[in-house]
Amino acid sequence: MPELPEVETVKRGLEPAMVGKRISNVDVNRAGLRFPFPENMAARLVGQKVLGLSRRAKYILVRISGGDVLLMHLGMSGRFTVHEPEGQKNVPGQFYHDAGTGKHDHVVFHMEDGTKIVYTDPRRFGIIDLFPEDQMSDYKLLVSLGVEPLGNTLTADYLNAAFKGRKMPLKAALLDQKIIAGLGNIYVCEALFRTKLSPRRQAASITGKSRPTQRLDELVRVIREVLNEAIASGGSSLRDFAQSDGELGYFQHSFQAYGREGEPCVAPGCAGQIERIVQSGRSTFFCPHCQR
DNA sequence: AGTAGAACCTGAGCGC
DNA sequence: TGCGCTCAGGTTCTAC
Repeated sequence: MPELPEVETVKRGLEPAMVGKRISNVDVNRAGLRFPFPENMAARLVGQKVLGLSRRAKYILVRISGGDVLLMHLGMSGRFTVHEPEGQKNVPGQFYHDAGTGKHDHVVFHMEDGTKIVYTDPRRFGIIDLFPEDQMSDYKLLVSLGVEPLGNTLTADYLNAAFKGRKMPLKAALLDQKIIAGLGNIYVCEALFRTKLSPRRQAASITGKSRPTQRLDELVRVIREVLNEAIASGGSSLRDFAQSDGELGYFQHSFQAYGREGEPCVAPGCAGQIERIVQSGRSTFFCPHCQR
């Protein structure tokens, strides 16, 4: 999927198109995505006003009048595009009247001002759900998520406790959404590369007895740094990701390890080469020479 | 307890 | 032009 920086970018792109406006219609073009859509989804949304958008891990949460929350997850290939009526800013190369009619355009939100917000998702691993706001703390998809990597709850002390005694590879521990919620494959690879930590070492190996090790301090700092840099450049844009207005992000040009199998390591003074290995079914890109 | 693998899907890219 | 194979940003479930 789009990872956290992409989701944050999408959220920011959707905000001006949705907040403060009423939903005038919703086209639901199939029965569901990863899960079936909730009963009467369109009926529960039509006529409601969008109060605000937020993000939790890789979920976009839309608070609407009437007390419901619309939850959206982009899966691996989900994308939102915003299409304004003729004469206004629009998606390049696409006519307004065609927006939302594509093969993989599964849900279209029509706002009262004529703006269409189209959810497109070829692989259909995405999620769109609706639940009462007062059930937020029990909601199944959010309840077991770990800390936000950009929030102040991600600290070296927290990771020290979470990783203590864990024999799983560091890569797998960082991808575990129950520990840190929102880190994905790309940014884990990049953070480990920048900290020169091997993705294969045991998670527990960078913990300290009572206080976090210096390497763990550094890792926490770098996780934030990588994510913030990616958000600042509008997220990454691989095959399936576009910003909500169709613009592309630029951070993919900054990957130092991800997708660079066989290329020389860019770490100063390192003569190594980036390798690709598979860990728990996912590709890991790293430099075995300098990442220890 | 931890981990590997499969499952959910489609499309892009490559070698032949 | 096309076939068959591998790969892809995520998450959850089952099986060892």
